[in-house]
Amino acid sequence: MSSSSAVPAAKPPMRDALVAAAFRLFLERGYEQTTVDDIVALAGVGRRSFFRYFPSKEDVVFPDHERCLADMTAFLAASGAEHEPVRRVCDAARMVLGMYAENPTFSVQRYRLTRQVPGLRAYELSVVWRYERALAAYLRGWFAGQPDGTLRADVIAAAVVAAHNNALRSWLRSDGAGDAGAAVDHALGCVQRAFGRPAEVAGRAGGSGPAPLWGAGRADDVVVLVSRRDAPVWQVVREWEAALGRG
Amino acid sequence: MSSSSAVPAAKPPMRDALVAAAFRLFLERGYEQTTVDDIVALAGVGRRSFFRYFPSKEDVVFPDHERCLADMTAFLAASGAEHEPVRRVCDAARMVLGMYAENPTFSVQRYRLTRQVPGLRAYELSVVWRYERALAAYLRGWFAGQPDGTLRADVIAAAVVAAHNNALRSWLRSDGAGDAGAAVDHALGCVQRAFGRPAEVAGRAGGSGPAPLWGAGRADDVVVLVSRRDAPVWQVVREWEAALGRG
DNA sequence: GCCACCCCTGACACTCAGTGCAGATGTATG
DNA sequence: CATACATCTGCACTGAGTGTCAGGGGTGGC
Repeated sequence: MSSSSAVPAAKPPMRDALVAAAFRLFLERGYEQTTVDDIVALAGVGRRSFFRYFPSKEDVVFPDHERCLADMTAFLAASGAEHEPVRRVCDAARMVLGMYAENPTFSVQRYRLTRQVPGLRAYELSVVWRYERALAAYLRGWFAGQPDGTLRADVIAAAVVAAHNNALRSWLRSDGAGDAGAAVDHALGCVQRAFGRPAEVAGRAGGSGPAPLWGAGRADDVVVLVSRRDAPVWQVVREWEAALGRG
Repeated sequence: MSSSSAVPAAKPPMRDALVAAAFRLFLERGYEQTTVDDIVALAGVGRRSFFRYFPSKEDVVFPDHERCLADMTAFLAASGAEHEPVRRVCDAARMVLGMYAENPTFSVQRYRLTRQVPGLRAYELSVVWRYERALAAYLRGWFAGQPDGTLRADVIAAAVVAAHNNALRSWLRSDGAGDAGAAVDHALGCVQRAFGRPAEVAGRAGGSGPAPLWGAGRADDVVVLVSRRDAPVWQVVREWEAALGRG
């Protein structure tokens, strides 16, 4: 089972040779100054073969994002009802980080390229967008039915992606020094606290309250009580006790 | 002062003619089936003139985003210290919506195009990304110095854009029926409540609380109380009264 | 009225990304 | 050895985008 079988993930060496040749040229003379002909000449293959493995010149810069996206989608699809959804999408984001952290030097080189080539930046945006849509689709399924469910799903997905990217980029900017995982954990932790499990809200004392607060979160043994400022104290106490289940 | 002066915004009619010709062809035979030569032939101008007014074929689909982005940036730059930052970026997002709402039919047509043409979707993403970066840059300046300031800025900017897009897209999907402004107001209101002014948190009764919650918000006459589950009622009441300023 | 000047426009030629097609090569199976 | 199949290569073609230059229609000075 060395290289045969029907496994579609069996990497042909040509693909890797093209990636290597491409990056070598991109780094020494820039992305836009390198033509596809240059790449295939260095790799010693025909021009047509390049487009067999990469649908466009940009794709060679992100050789394994397609697989990573598929992995993430599978991860979300395999989620059961026992998983807390916000935590789950944060874990999915951590998976993506793992792909970057696998080979830091490659990720840093690519980061520098995408920073200075507008076309690559646009391409990366479309990749990130697909990740974000996958997260949002998962959350939409979870929040389906509840008011503003799709809105909430979209916002949380965007926040998770933004937090992930914030930590990832600062790690990449530091040339891959430090612990990327810890940075992303911290960033995602903030988002999780902000959006995590729909508040164990104690209810709203004093009549009709404001629109529901997404952010009113619960962190283990902490209870959040939302109330109108002019509510009488006895009503607040009653709501408080009700929230604890002793009412 | 009909058409002379040094005003750079004096629109040449040729630009509008190109947009009109382009959309006419895009709608009747599709974006990818229309070449730039087709457009200039219909508009009766030379091919080179197209690229004088639009740097790429995609740009003709978003003829006024550049101006809108400049307007939004100016709006943020003109913000003083008296503006609450999250509200300010939400208002900036409302400005963008205004541009879409100006001519609904055009916006709906463009939406249908971008939905089904991957290249246009990617282009729109890069446009949206620039809006998001402008919002984030403004917030970063505001949160500069405080812990996780850039993270918070990035997350809020992403959330605002996601909420805006959620409402905008559902409006566009309904062919421009209904009140777009109200929908965006509602969506942005949710984000504002979630991230707005750092909670008038009543304090944390019963010892050290959880990590700070971004989301613990305040909405006018509403007070949020965070407390440990095992705090005695008398302590909760004391914190509550202290928060109201009567303690 | 005439000329110099300048900006806008159009036409041609060119590079390069991406695609379709036909043929060459290599390999496993009968 | 012959056949079927997959992979690779070369070639020709479309279309986007750019550099360059010549012509044309205004404007200001003489």
